[in-house]
Amino acid sequence: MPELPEVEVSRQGLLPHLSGQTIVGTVVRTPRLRHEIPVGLDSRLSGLQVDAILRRGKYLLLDCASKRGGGWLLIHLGMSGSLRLVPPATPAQKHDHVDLVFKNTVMRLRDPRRFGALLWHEGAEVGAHPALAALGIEPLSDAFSGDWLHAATRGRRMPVKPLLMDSRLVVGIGNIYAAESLFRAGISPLRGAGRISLQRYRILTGAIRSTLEASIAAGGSTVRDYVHSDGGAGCFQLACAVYDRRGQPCPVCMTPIRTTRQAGRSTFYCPTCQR
DNA sequence: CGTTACCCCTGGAGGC
DNA sequence: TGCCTCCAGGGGTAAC
Repeated sequence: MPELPEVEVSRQGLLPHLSGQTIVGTVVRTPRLRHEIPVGLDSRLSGLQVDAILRRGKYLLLDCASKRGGGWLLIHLGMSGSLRLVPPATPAQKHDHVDLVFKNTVMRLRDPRRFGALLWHEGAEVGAHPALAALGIEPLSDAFSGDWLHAATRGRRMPVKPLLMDSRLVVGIGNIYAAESLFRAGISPLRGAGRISLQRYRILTGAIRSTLEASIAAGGSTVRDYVHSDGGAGCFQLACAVYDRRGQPCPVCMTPIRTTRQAGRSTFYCPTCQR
């Protein structure tokens, strides 16, 4: 999936095509995603206009709230989801589960593993939706600083890497960007989060920000099946220093990249550069 | 409370 | 070629 940069790139790709457009229909071929898509979604959405597209963590938020009976469409891409814009009446392929139909284009959700979600929130207050209510800080916001993260991790014994991936603390950082950011900051993923200094957290938050921003600027990484919202492959793959590079030389010191498992996820790091 | 384990699902890679 | 096992960018819930 789609970590934060891929979702943000999808948002930026969709926005100019969908902003101000009216939904003329919805096709649900597979209602059983992570959450069952409710029957009757089509009649609820038809006639509504997409006024804006926002992002909160890894959720895309389509603002369709301006008319009576309106609300917000929340889309999560899970591990394997992608959105693309296709011409009307384009035949659906395998795993194309949902279409949002507009006059001149169709927004198509494809998700082989079906860990993604499409949720509807009636009314204007999208922040009240249960999926969003408990989410943590945005890593690209001004408030996300070394001082903030240092304070938020006092007393936490959990290793820093799985804690960075906890969306209740900070959103959008998945397995790849956690690994790459910790490498750039020279911090071991195994280190207890409560035992990292303020100085090092300042470096880490800067590394997270620059890694995410570089990936967004480059159009999102394309590690496996990420597809741009216009249907083309992402134009740039973030050159990973450690992720998925087990046994290969660290780009800085040539030490073989080591791998382990944390909280059920693969972790990659340089045992020399990261302490 | 904090933390880990498991599960949801399909497909690709690699071993035999 | 086929069959098997393992692994994958997320996240929610149950259990320790």
